[in-house]
Amino acid sequence: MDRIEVAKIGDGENSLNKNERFVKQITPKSEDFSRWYVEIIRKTEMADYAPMKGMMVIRPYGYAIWENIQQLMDMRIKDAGHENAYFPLFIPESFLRKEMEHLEGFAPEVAWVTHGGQEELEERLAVRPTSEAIIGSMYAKWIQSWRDLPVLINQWANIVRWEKVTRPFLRTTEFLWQEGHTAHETAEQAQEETIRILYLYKDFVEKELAIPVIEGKKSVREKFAGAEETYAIEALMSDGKALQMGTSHNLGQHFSKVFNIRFEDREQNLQYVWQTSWGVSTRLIGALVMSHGDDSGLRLPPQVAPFQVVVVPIALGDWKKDVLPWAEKINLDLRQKGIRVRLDSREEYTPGWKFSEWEMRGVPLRLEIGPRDVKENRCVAVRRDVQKKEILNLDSLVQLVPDLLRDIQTSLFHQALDFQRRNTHWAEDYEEFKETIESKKGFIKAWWCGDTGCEDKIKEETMATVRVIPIRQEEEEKAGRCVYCRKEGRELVYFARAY
RNA sequence: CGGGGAGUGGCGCAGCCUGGUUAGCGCGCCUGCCUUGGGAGCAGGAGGUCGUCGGUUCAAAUCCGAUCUCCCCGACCA
Repeated sequence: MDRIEVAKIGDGENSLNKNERFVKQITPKSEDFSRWYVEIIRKTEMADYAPMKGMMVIRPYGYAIWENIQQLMDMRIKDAGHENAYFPLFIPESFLRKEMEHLEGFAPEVAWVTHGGQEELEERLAVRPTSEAIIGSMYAKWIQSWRDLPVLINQWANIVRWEKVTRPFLRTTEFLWQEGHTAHETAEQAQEETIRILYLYKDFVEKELAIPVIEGKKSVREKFAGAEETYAIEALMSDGKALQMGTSHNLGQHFSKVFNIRFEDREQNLQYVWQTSWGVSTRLIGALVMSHGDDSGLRLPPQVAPFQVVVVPIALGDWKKDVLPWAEKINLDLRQKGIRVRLDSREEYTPGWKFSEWEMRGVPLRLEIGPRDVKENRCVAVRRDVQKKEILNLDSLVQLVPDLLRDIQTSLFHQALDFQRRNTHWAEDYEEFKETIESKKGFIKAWWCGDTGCEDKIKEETMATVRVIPIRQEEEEKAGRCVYCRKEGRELVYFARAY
């Protein structure tokens, strides 16, 4: 027998400790969601507040998650044909001014550099709130011919936006992200790229972060300043609010016209390039917390967890001789298999303490090994996603663990998907809409005439906004009437209150 | 940026209203012993100019003013 399920922790007949919460230092989610969120971030040592308003320090445990996200995302971006580069942090004010909608969109949140040393600058420099302008100015130099296209460049960088209200990872004054900037020969190619990246993001977030998303177009109100069209992926957090997880913009020729990015096409006509830009940020880490976390803390998807497995030797009797070597062997064997594993043989903490600590930190799988296990050539495995204990045979451990990790990854996704489905509601009319947003929260699918006036009214009265207009409209549903004004509904959209 | 709440050893808090011994408590931390299968026990110990700046007073954690930061609820945003 390779695997035997022995008990589910926390409830049921076989429960080791009925109804007991092992991690007791976190405010329950149901009691105060914001507090729960911040406590998890601080107590797991993902991040800490810096002494300046709205800024945080990403600590090693949080940064390790970001590095995993980066690595997996970078691979996908490169596989899709892009290259990495790096552009300056400072952008001359005149560059931002070239695209007025862009400037106006970002003006309230730009940090300005006015002095170099003691001297006042001739022209203020913006600390990049995004890099379309500086990159556009360079593309103008680099692109002359259709043979230079497409240009497919990505940059990993920090961004500064002087936000008024901040929250760790979700919205901080400075944050880390990836921004892709591409230039194409035709409008069609730019649109294709926009959509390709949208689905790249969707696939990444669903497969690696185990968070289901709805993909679609943004309304005019929610569109990126300076874009022709903005597309986004939106996920539902476990408090019923939506979070934008990534955006992909079709910039059309807005920036190429102001930065004069021209090329001679195949018919020898001088043309402006068609551009896109797209990004995901450290906000994804906040989404991990809010999607998967529970009252015991984090539950990290194995794909991005700093440690996928933690091995806890049980120190009984002459454990350094009888137990530790086995724990070390498990550690090594798993490591050789490419699994991120942490052996916790610290003597100053009891096993119970370690169990709680690693649960709070969201390690997907814990392996416990004590003298009794060694005698029977086995260990105890505890899954973080379902809090179930199983007994695993040591000989087959190295084969079993990757399977277990895969199970945990998909189980987290399905739990989140199930939550999303249970919290997506239809609203036929505005009364139902208001009732649902108050009592049930979550996504509300409803018909919308496409008019910004209706969108504004709904937002004003319910705090809900158009999150996305799904790309694939559900054909079987023939057009209904706008949930607000009752005019012919053009589009079926997802509304929600959002972060 | 509006409305509300809060800053006291690393963390969570009490003390403040009604100014006055050496500023307490729980957790954590250090040392030792003993322990370790779900956050052990005992003994000893370290650590605080009470967010910051200024004012009132013989005397300020406590009263007054300013300022910074955090949290919650709204308007703006990845």
